[in-house]
Amino acid sequence: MKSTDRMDIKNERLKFERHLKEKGLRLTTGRQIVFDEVMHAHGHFAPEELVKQCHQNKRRVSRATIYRSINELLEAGVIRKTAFGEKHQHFEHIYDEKPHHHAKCLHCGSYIEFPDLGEDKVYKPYLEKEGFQVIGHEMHFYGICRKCQ
Amino acid sequence: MKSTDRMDIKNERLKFERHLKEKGLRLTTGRQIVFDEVMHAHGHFAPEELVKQCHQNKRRVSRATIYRSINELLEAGVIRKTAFGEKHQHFEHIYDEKPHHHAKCLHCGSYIEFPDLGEDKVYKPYLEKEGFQVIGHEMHFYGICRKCQ
DNA sequence: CTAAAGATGATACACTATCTCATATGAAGT
DNA sequence: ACTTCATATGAGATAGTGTATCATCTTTAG
Ligand SMILES: [Zn+2]
Ligand SMILES: [Zn+2]
Ligand SMILES: [Zn+2]
Ligand SMILES: [Zn+2]
Repeated sequence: MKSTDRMDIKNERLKFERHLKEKGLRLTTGRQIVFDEVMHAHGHFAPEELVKQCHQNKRRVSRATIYRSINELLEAGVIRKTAFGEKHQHFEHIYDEKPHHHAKCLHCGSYIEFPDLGEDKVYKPYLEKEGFQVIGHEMHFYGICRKCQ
Repeated sequence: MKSTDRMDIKNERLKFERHLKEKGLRLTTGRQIVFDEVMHAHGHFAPEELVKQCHQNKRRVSRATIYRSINELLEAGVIRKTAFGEKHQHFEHIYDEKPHHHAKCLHCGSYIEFPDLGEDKVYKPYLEKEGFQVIGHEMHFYGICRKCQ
């Protein structure tokens, strides 16, 4: 882990604490565990994957708390939700990520990421003319990955 | 309904029949009902909505058959799946639609559609350089709609 | 120390989608 | 028309994800 990562995580932690304070919530052991496990998740994760990860790492925290904390992290802007067209939600932490999108292999289910090239610039004026106030966007490509050709 | 719509639907029907034939499946009453209801669904629909719609219209077809037929329609290219970041799947028929994307209001949950401006042209070369063969893409904006401002 | 607010975990619940399997249906051959 | 057999269907079971409930525990404030 690079030292910049440690700084980034610290920064995310502050964001989380600020959010909790604003809502009058406490930074409890359970929430710390979830924060920690989320920060160390590799790439995207589904809530149930995080439940397993916590269990494997012998972190004593319940499923309910994990789900609840994930939602707090989302509200705090520490993670973001990504819709992959599947039946469950996906999240990823934001701290060491550049704005990017995802391309999914329809064969093996893997993802590759690629940078955001700012296409929202083109669409924003159109949507705003329609009276729609844009907060964000995501783009999903799908196809066949290199390995599966 | 415009006459062009009728032609479009007929065309979709042929596509469906061709697909079934290729898979050695029959165009049964159940599949006809689902095809029909899907064609007359207004905009996007979730499978469970279609189940309700069929029930309201007194079409005697089971939930299982509806789900199964939806998947056949998907494979036949008559409908497409769209991930709206929700917990269930969404579909929409293709026949009278121009390529478009969706913007979701985070407040009331409604959608507006807007035309595809061809941003995939910019991304395809990048992804193909990575060895990823692009089949398609979708883009989701989210924000606040005119009514909810 | 006490009271109030908040947090947790176990469990129940709701919902979506799929699977199973017994029965029904349709196409083809005799 | 009768038989055969692959396919289709419906009812209900099952699996998976996420939320709601509520009794119990913990923290904070006074
Ligand atoms: Zn692949
Ligand atoms: Zn990503
Ligand atoms: Zn709205
Ligand atoms: Zn649409």
